[in-house]
Amino acid sequence: MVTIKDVAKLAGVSPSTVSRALSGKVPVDGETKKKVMEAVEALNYKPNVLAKGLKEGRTNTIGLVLPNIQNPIFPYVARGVEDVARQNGYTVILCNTDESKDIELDYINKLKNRWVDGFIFATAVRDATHILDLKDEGVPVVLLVRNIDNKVDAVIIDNFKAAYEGTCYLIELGYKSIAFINGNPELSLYRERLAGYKSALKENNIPIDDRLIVQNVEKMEEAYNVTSALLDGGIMPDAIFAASDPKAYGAMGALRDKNINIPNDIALMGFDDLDTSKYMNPSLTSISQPCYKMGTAAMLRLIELIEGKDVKPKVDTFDAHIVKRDSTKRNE
Amino acid sequence: MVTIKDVAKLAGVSPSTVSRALSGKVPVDGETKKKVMEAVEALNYKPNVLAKGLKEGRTNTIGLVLPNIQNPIFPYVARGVEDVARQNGYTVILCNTDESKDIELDYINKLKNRWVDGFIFATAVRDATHILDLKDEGVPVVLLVRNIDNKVDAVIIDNFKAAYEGTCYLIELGYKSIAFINGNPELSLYRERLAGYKSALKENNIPIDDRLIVQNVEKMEEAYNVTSALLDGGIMPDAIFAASDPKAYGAMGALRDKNINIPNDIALMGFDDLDTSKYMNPSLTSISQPCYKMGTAAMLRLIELIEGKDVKPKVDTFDAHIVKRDSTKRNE
DNA sequence: CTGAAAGCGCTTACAG
DNA sequence: CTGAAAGCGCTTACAG
Repeated sequence: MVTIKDVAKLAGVSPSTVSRALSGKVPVDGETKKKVMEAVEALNYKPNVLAKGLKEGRTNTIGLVLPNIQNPIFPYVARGVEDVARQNGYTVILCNTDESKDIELDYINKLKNRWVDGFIFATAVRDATHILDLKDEGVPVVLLVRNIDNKVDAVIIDNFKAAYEGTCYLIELGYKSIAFINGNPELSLYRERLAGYKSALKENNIPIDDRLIVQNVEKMEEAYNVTSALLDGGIMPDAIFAASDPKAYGAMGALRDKNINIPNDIALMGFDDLDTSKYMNPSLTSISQPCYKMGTAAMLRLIELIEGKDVKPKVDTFDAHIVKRDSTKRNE
Repeated sequence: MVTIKDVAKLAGVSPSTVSRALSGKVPVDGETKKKVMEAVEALNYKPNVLAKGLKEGRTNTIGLVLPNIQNPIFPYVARGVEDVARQNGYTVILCNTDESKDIELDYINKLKNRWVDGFIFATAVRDATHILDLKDEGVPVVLLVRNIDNKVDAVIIDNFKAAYEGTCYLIELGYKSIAFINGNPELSLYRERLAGYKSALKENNIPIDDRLIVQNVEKMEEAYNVTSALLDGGIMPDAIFAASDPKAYGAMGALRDKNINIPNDIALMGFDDLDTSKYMNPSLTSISQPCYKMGTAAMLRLIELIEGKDVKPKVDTFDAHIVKRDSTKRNE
């Protein structure tokens, strides 16, 4: 491997000078700089990032901790993070934790020591003391998609508002018996979506029927099963609001297999607006969450924190909006 | 930050001994070891990975280079890679390149120098000299999903065979005019799928109609558009074989909007068997590719290469199989 | 503007 | 089995 010493020798200067010429942080004679650059070019010298990191105490690397990249919103989030990272000379370490605090702690312990300049967490569950501890130790941390409280920087949407507006939209269309298929209530985002749904019903004087609310549904298959079970139990809502698009897809499958027409028999609305939703049959009404954008915002914020700018925590709330499609269309 | 010196001081031994006690590679007195471990515990010491890496010339980190994590097969691939990586003490750097050779080279240059012990590439296009060069320099490299030739280790499926069998299945069902929506022919996997399709037609004495073959379709929206255009052009196949599930989804949208019934008017088959395909309306017949499994295999192989075991290149070919669903069902 | 020296935190031959 | 020393490849005060 070619080192700074090799460059120095070829350029006829000291390693210190090579380092300075390359960093640009310190004045170097024009002629000297030129010789150095030529030597760098000739030898195809790339500085050893480990040595640099060891000396400087930073690595230009961040840890992106998320539950599971297979959950379809996370690729978008991850891509946003990575694009901004790359543009700013950062590198991203991908950490899937399956919501396991142990795996999360493993990663934190592994990456904390000089490995990583900061963390983005999209994993915050209720018991997030380890994340708060990390922040207290002075490690730059940004939360993404999932919030804890307002003591840590976060990039999120207003889940309450989005679900509230979604529910109001269904009510405006004339749907009155609206089922709600929710995710894990340990996650504040799902608690908030449920609260938004309930609030919209209340405001429109529609009684809340607990039999219409199913919690803790994560995978498509579970959504398929709970939807089937709901209908088998003799409960026939006129609309279903699924708290994520994959849950809506599962519900769609169940309705398909029971020959229940969407939207004529039961309308369906999702949450996420995944790419596929537009091409479903019927096309799925959903609430669009700017995942990619949020990923970029989180990374930009993390860079600010790493650079010590504006360290007072702030929560950046993005807008979600309803994308109206055929799965909620009212027959005229 | 607590260093090996702090531990040494507390345990009353030299840093060398702490290092030895921790590595386990060298005999250390039982009593001494115990003292060291207690000090490590008490101080919550974690070795600095940069210093270790600088000294040892390895980092237990690998680069996973893929076109775009938003392409739905890659989250599964990435998860497979990461799971095996974590189980073996490795860490994964995520690199999205959008098929750009420049970005790929950027990443290679950045990660090559001591940063990373090896690479997994799922990006190989025709002009992959930079990957071959990397391998020639002695850097451990495994190709995933996309192959170049047999000079580099690879984990793939037999795309020719899979597409051949898929096409035969459609022919057996009685479909005779089968359109083929293909991806970028720069990628060998798409060339092979097309060849498999053609070969099946030939063997069954069905003439190849170039008007039924659309190349270079990547996104769902493009698939939607080319399918619409095909039908608008007055061409009415009785089946469509899409070379990936997202392309099938786009086609499904187009058929939906033209009120063409699947499978009665036109049957549809995809390739990938994404989670969502089962829940489409109608459920989508597809060819299942074991993406997660392939990711794990690639990482296991890369670890072998890093450890210098069995360095003779080998190509590991996984089985793909048809998942039969309603989108190709023949009316009885 | 430039060089020699120290040091980042480890590991590992070298002695003993 | 254990310690002192050297060195991995950089950067940056310290002198000049």
